[in-house]
Amino acid sequence: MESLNDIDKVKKITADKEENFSDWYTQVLINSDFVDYSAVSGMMVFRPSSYFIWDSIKKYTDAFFKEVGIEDVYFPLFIPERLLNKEKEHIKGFSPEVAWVTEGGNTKLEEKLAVRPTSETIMYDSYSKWIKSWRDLPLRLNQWNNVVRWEFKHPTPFLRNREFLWNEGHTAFADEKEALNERDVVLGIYDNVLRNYLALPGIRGKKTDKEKFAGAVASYSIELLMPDGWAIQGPDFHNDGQNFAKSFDIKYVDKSGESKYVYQNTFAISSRVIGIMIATHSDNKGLIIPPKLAYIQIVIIPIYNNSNKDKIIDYSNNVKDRLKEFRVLVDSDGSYSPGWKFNEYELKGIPLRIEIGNKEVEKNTITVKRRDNGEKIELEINSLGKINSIIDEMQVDLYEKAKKFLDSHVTKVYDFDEFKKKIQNHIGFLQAPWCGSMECEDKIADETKAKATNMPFDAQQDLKENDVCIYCGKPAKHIVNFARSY
RNA sequence: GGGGAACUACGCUAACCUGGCAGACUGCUAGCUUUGGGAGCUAGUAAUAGGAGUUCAAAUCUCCUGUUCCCCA
Repeated sequence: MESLNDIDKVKKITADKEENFSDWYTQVLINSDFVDYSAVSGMMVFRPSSYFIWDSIKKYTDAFFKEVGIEDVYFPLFIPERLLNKEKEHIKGFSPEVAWVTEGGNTKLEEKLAVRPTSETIMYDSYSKWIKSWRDLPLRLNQWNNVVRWEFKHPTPFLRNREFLWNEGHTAFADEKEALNERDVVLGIYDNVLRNYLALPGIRGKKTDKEKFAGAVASYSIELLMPDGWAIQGPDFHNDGQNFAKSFDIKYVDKSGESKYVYQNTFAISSRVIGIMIATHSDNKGLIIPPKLAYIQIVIIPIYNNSNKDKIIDYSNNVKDRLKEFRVLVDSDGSYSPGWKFNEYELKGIPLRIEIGNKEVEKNTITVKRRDNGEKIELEINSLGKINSIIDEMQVDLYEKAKKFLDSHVTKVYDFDEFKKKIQNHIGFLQAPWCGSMECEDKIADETKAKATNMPFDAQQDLKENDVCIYCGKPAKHIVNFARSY
């Protein structure tokens, strides 16, 4: 057993993921050099290994956007107060957390400027100038940027930050149906990125009116599950109808010469998903990063002494040269022991470790160790191609494991007492029939602290004719997922 | 909005009650010896959140400011 002194000596994770999730989460992010706190409270630093992941998410998502015809633009960081105030619901939703610029140099500004909490208002001011005719539609624009929302609750890296990175897609259509069709396309793109790159399963569905975006007609989301059993909202899609079009006067003349308002959507995926990914996959030894998103995918650790040093390092470099398609690091630094390196790279979440010592050189092999399950695999030097399938398997295994966890934490409940009991233990998603009234939703939240996360698309077919609302007993209209929520 | 606690080197911490040389561990730099699961020795480096007061003397006592955390609404 290690003594307390040993713990102090080395950078490692001392909190247990199961017992003390929030301490564990912070330790795992900071000690692995993944992110750091900054001089500004509630705003963190993305270090190379975490920024690489954001950059990748951006790259893959953006490629899908381009494929379906969404173009990138960039709008200003500041929004004049009068624009932000134009849509009533919107300003009501955001005003408590807007950061304001009131001075330029030593001069007080005539009109204060909001640091964008989201860009609808400044973008739609331009849209109203750009959209004149049916020929200008659809207009499908997106920007990758940062936004500031001045949260007052305890900030948590990625999950609750005063500044975060995201995409904001803002599209305008002539036809309502055409606008609605975009929903499944965009949610499909987000789902693909979450599933195939971050190895995260989610639940797609419609938000309740209470939880929908400020200014939207309807909101949709992919809800994810944290390891502590709390739900967290992932990427979302909002159907804005003509709300913003009317406030910002975005009109076009159709083929018959009639002037009409456009139909709009907005959608986003944010850097929050990185936090969910880390929390989901990582363990008490440190980070576990899905191989496709790892900054360094493979670390080679030569194990040598004075007599065989050159031979083993040459062999290691040779292996690296043969693994050109991967991001590989050879750590031949002589001042740290192999054991130290093993622990260090496990903490940093490098997906595969290759050990090369006398044994391997003599037999013309390498020893591969998987970060996620600790499996050791001996490979002939001439069959390095198998690394490909090991990496692919690890990527899939991480998803499957997370999917199993999610599936085992969705419980159908038809009785409110049972509901209350289950939510006490942070059981995950409780799926229940609901009458559709905000009153019941409020009362459920008051009594259990569980929010309606969304109404899963694929659960609606389970609604039976005689199902009744879990709270009031009136006929049920939807199946809703309730959960304690971040 | 109300109440409470804390702040010493990158980090973790000692000395604080009872005022008197700021001491470890980790890190970092250099050298030598090591290297199959967090190596050892030697030398070096770096700190009392900011300001004011009391005092011969303040990390220590008092006040102000700042920051962080916790609890309640």
